[in-house]
Amino acid sequence: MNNNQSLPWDNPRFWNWIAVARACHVVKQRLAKELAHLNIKLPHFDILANIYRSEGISQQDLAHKLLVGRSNISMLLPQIEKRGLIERRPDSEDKRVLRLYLTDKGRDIARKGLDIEVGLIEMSMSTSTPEECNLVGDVMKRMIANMDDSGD
Amino acid sequence: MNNNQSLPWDNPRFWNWIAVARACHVVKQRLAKELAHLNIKLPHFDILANIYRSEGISQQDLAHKLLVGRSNISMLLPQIEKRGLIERRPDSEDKRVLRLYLTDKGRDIARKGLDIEVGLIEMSMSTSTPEECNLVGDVMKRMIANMDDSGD
DNA sequence: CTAAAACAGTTCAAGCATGAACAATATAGT
DNA sequence: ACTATATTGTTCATGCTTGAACTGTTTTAG
Repeated sequence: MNNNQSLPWDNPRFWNWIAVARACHVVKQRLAKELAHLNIKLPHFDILANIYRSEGISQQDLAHKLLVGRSNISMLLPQIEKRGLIERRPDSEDKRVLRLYLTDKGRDIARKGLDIEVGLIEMSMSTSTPEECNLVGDVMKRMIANMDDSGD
Repeated sequence: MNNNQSLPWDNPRFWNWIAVARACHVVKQRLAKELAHLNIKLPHFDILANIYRSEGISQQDLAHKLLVGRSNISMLLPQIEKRGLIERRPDSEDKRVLRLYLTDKGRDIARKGLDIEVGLIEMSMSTSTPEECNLVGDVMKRMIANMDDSGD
C-alpha cells in the first residue's frame, strides 16, 4: 500500500504553505473588519485602492491586477459608482473601453483605507526584520513565476 | 497636504505582503483547476483533507481549523455526504455534536487531492531552499500571532 | 432542582465570485 | 472594401461565504 510514503503531515514545505494561507485569511478578515469603520467592503476597497494607484485604468486591466474575472468588476463598479466614489469615462480612441477615475470622496476613502491596511501590515510584520520580510516577498514572487511557467 | 508621507507604494513591507496575497490567490486558483480532474471543488476538498487528518472531528472544530463560520460547514457537509464521501455520526456522550468520518471513497479522493496539492506546493517552492521556506513559515506564524494578540 | 447561560448545529437572506453566452467595437488578412 | 478574428464590457445562472436568528442540548449558579 502507498499508505504513508507521501503523507503531507511530514512535509515542511506543506506546513509552511498552510501558514501562508492562514495568515492571508486572517489578515483579510481583519482588514475587512477595520474597513467597516469607513463603511466600505473589502472588494470595493480593493478596487478603489487600485484606481488610486493607476488612475484612468481600464476595467480589463483592473480585473487583471486584482486576479479576478471581468464580470466581477463589471458587477461591482456600478455600486461604487452609485455611491459617488468613482467615475467611468469612455476612452476617446477606443469606444470599447471605459476608463476609471476616483472622485474626491473616493480618493479620500482610498487613502484612509490604505492607511488602515498599511498599519495592519506593519503591526503584524513588526516582529520580523525588513530582511526577513524581503525574503518572504522574494519567495512569493518566485512561487508566482513558477506557477505561471508550468501548466497554465 | 499629507500627500505622500505615508504612501504605501514606497513601503517595502506593503509590497511584500501584496506578493503574499497574490501568491495565495494564484495557488488557490491553480489548485481548484487541478482538483477538477478529481471532480471535486476546493471547499469540499478542504473539508475532506481536514477530516482525513483528524478523523472524528466535530463540525465546530472543523470550522475553526478552516477559519470559516459554522454555517458554512453546515451547508457544505450535506452535499459531500450525499456524494457518499463522508459520514456524520452523533457523539455518544454529547447529543449536540456530530462527528465526521470519511468513507473509503472519500478517503481516496482526500489522498489523491493531497498528492496534487503537495505536488503543486513543492513545484512552486522548488526554487527556494528549505531554510527559506521555513523562514517564510516562521514569519507567517508570527504575523498570525500578532493579529490574535491585538484588537480582536 | 430549576433558571440562566453557554454551546453545537441549522436555516435564511444577502453579497461576492465565476464562467458562459452575448453585444459592440477594433484589427487583420485577403 | 470585407469578412473573420480578437477584444472590451455586460448579463445571467450557479455556487460559496457570511452573520443573524433559531432549535435543541449541556453546564453553571442560585
